Formats: sequence, C-alpha cells, structure tokens
Amino acid sequence: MANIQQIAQKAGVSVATVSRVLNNATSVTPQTRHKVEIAIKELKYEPSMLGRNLRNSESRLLLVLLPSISNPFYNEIINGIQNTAIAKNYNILLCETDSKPERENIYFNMVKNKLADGVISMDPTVNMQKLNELAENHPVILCSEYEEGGSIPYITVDSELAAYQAVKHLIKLGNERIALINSDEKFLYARLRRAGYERALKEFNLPIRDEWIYHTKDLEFEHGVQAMRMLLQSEEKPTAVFAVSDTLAIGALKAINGGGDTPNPIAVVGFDNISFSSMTNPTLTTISQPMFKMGSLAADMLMNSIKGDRVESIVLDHELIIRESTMG
Amino acid sequence: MANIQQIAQKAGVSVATVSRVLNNATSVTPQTRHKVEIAIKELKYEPSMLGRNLRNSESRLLLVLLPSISNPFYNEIINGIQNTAIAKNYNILLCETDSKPERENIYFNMVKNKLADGVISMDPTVNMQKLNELAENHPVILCSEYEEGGSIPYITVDSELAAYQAVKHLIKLGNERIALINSDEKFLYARLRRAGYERALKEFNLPIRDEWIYHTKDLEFEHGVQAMRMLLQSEEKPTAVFAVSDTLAIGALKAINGGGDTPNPIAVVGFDNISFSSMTNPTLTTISQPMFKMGSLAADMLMNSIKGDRVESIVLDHELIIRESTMG
DNA sequence: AATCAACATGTAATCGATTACATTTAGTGA
DNA sequence: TCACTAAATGTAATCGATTACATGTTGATT
Repeated sequence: MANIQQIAQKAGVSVATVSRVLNNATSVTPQTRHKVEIAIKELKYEPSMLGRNLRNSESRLLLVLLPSISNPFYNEIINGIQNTAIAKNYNILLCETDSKPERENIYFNMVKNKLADGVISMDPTVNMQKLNELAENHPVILCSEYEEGGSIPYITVDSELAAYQAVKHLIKLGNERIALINSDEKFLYARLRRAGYERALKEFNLPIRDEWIYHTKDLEFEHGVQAMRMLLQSEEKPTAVFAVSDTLAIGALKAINGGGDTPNPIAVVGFDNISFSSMTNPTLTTISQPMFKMGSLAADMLMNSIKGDRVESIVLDHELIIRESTMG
Repeated sequence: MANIQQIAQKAGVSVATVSRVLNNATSVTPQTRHKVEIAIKELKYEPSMLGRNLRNSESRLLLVLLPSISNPFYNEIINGIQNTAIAKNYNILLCETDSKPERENIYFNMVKNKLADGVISMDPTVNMQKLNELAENHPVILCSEYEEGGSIPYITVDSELAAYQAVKHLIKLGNERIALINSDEKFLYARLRRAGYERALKEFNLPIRDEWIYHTKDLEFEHGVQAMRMLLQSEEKPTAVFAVSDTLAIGALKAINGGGDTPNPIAVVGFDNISFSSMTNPTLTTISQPMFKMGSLAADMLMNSIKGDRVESIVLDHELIIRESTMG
C-alpha cells in the first residue's frame, strides 16, 4: 500500500503538497493538483488514518456501547445515532459488552487511546465508576439508562411517568389485580418503573403484593415466559400484567396463550414498542419511546461535547400505544 | 494524558525501557521495572494505540459487516465471533451498513488504513467487486452469504439442500400447493433456496406457479405480512408456505391469523431459527443453522488469514426444527 | 529594471509508540 | 586488578500523516 511519500515522489512534488491536495486546503495550482491526483489514482493510494489521527489526535469515530444487540429496542436508536453522525462526517462503531466488564474496558481504552473520540453508552450494566472516570477526560453521553444526580449528560424518557400511565390504563380497564414483571432493580429504569407502578396502584387504593412482582435475570423472552408462569400460580391470579420490556411482555403473552384455557384473558402492557410487538397475537399494548430521535439527539450531544460545548440532559416524551393485548 | 516520554522522564529511564516494561519483553531489572510501573500509576498513563499501531501496523481489531442489526439472525453469530476473537486477544467492531454503499466504503477504508486487521462480511448486499478488491490485499472472510466460485473464503450452510428439505417436509404433510416467500434473488441465498424449493416440487410432480412465489424488498416482518396477504388472494390459495427467513415467516403467520377465519390452517416453515420463532403462536417450524459455531469458525478463519495462513471454505450442517406451524 | 506582494511549494518538526543497534554496567575468572 | 562476556539500558530511526515556517516564483507597479 502506497504512502504519501511515494505519491509525492511520483507526482514530483513534496509530501506537504500531497497533503494539501488531500485536504483540499490552501492554495494548490490546478496543474499540481492534477499531477497529484493522477499519482494517487495510479498507485491506488489511500491515506492512513493512523498517521493522520496520530498527528491530529482525532479519529472521527464514535463508540456506541450496548449490552447486547439481541434486544430490538436498540435498533432504532442506533439508526438515529448513525444518521446524525454520518451527516457530520463521524462514524459509529457498535460495541457489544455482553455485560462483561473486560469488554467494557477494552472499549474504554479505545477512547483513552484516541482510537475513538467519544462514547454513547446505552448499557445499563456499565460500571458507572469507570464510566465517570472516563468522562472526566473524554466526551461521554448516556442514552436511555442514566445516573440520577450524576455528572454525565443523558437523554432518556420519564420511566416513572410512563409506567404510571401504563398501569393506570390497566386500572381504567377495570383491573384490580395487576402484576409487575420487572428486571433487576439494580437498574435505574427498573426502580423508576416500579415506582410508577406503585404510584398508580396507591392512587387507586389497590393492593401492592410481593407475590405479584417478579424480577427477571435479563430481558430475554424466556424470562418473560417463566415470570408469567410463576404469576399464574399465585393464589389470587392477577388479571393484568405490566412488563418493563416488550421482550418480557411477549414472553408473558406466550405463557398466557400457552396455558390453553383462557377463562378471562389477562391484559398485558409492555415497554419500548419494538417492531415485533405488532406481530404478536394478540398485538401488544406498549409504551413507545421516540427511539430514532433519542439516538439522533444523543449523537448531537456527543458531537457537541467533542467540540467542547457544554451539553444539557434531555428528557423526551413517550406515548402509550394501545393494541389488542389490553382490549379483552 | 501522559505519553511515554513523560513516563520515561519521571521514572528516570529512557523511552525504550518504558516500552520494554509495557510489552514485558526483553530483560529489564526488577528495580527498573518497578520504578517505571510506579511512574505509570502516578501519571495514569495509558499507551496510545495510535502510536503503537502506526509502528506495528496492526490494530488487533476485527470488523464485522452486517446490513442491519435488526435481523435477530445475526445475534448468535456475533456472539460466536466475539467469543473466539477475544480469546485470542482480538476485538470486534460491529459495522451496520444499512445496505448503503457509502457506509461500506468507510469501513473498507478502516481496513485499508490499518485501523482494523480484517473483515468478516455477513452483508449480502455488499458490493462484491469492492470486497474482492479489498480481499486482494487484506484478510476477508464471508459468513453465511458468499460468492459462488469466488476467491474469498466463506463459511455457510447448504441453503439449497435446507430449502429442499423444508419443502419436502411440507409435501410429506400432504401439501400440494406450496408457496415461496423469497427475498430479492440478487442474493445468492435467495437463488439457492428457490432452487431447493423447486427441486422438491419437481421431485413430487407438484406445480411451480409464479403466483405462489413472492419476492420481498427486505426481511422485515411487515413484508412477510404483505407477502402472505398477496398469496391469500391468489385464485388457488396455497396450503403451505416456505419463507426464506423467520422474520418473513413470522409476518406470514401474522397475516394468516389476522385473516380471522382459518378454515384449514396454512402450514409455514421459516429459516434461521431466531429466538422469536419459539414465541409466536403457533410456534414456527424452521431451519436451524449452527450460528454460534458459524461465527466462531469465521473468526478463526479470519485470524488465521491475518496470520498469513491459507484458509479453506466451510459448509456447516443445518437442521429442520419442527414446531406447531406445521402440525395442523 | 527594481521592488514587492501574493501565491505556490518545499523543508523539517511533530504526534507516540517500537526496536535495531550502540553503549554502559555488572559479574566472572585468571 | 584487568580483560572479557552477558545483561541492562540508552540512542535514534521509523511508521505516515499534518502544518508552521522558510523559500521560491510570478506578475504588477513604479
């Protein structure tokens, strides 16, 4: 692979001139430019990002940290990030941590080592202490999951309010025994959604029973199935369920359908409005987050932060999407 | 951020010695090593990958190209790749091309520019000419989708045979009017799966009718729904459907259920065995590919190729998973 | 023709590491 | 104590770009 020296030699100019042509910066004669361009074509030259980045201390690469791409929730967010980043000549790299700290470290190092200019973390399992350390010297944005009272800018929705509205919807439909399928409450969103759930129940003087609150290990379908099976075995069966993720809700639907006999069907509300949620039978009532917009704004925030601007956190609006799973 | 010079100065040694400590290479006195390590800790030094990579011409980063992470099919493959890569001290970067050539270019350049050591492409929409060009000078492996008679090593399953078996399964169940929901036949896998479909039909003297072959734009659920709606409008309705992807098959199931009246249910077979396929109602009969293994082997092939070894293409075994969607 | 501005181009330092080769130091035996 | 060897450390070139500064060239003005 040719380097800038060889181009300079071939074109009979200095490396500085070649660099000028590449960055179409200051004055270069059309003739000289032409000579250089010819040389570049003939030698199929491609400038080395390593040399360039080393000198410039920038890579125009953004890291996007996520625990696992298997949750479709991230799809649209990523699209939003990518669209906005590309428009400003940045590129993104998706980094799946699989919730493993070692992997996290590797990606953090990429930033410290100038291989990437900043990070958008969507990983609720991220080691917050390390991320905060990183954020002291490098641009970091939190997307969706965030740290209450922390110093890293974030973009998210109001999980407590959304959960409250979801549960209120179930109450308005006449349900009095409402279960919660939650994930691990070490995650902020899980605590907030539980708080919203409890607020709605309290407001209507409905019982909050531990028996009706199930915590799953992660957000895979199977855990939704398991959770629902457990709930169906409680002494007083719940008549409705709020799950903190569509994936869990879909698992719950499966368990309900699979039960065979459905004397009085159980209403289900999910969270995220993943594309699959309109493919289930029944289709799933859920909370929709403006995912594309969230990603897009997160990218803007990060690029502004890289520029050196101060950025403010943002809370976006959500929406309750009513579908068949709460229509009896 | 400190650099190697500052460490050397602080520790009272030369940069060479610091480098030796970092790479725990040739002889360094325990005392000297200690001094350097102290300095590294005090200044919170992290070596720059840029400097290192520029000099070494390696990044220990692997690129994984995929059209979109929204197809869950890729999940397990990526896990396989990642597991194997990490074991050998390589890291992976997921690159979503969204089937857009501009993005592809960016990622190809990362390889040309030594920002990554090689590529695993799972993108059927990739520009093969460009990829072949890249492969002349850089390690490239194709995973799942490949080029017949091409020179780039690949790992895949026998799509033609799998499709043949899927359709044969439908025939054995007594179906005589079998539709195909295919994606664009510019993709090799689409052509192969169609060939398998036709081989099975011919073998049993069943009609191949254009009316029963639908081509979708992409693999989103919605297109499966659309396809099935069209098929249900044909003069002679098919009694069974083979879809070349689970996502399409799930869409088809949705269209069938959504039709309300199901006089004689339509059997459906998908392809890929994504995790959703056991969550649908009915659960989906499908072809299972050994995805984790495929990813793992692909990573091995790529790392061997980087080492300079010749690598051979691999065809893995698949399996027909029979579930409710073909059980009447 | 001399002067000078404006523009084009070249020279060489620089980014942060690695490493071949040179040099110093320590240790051994006579 | 001296010579010699092996181990430890240092010096400086190198990877491939960018860019401040120096130099050269051109043409206009007087």
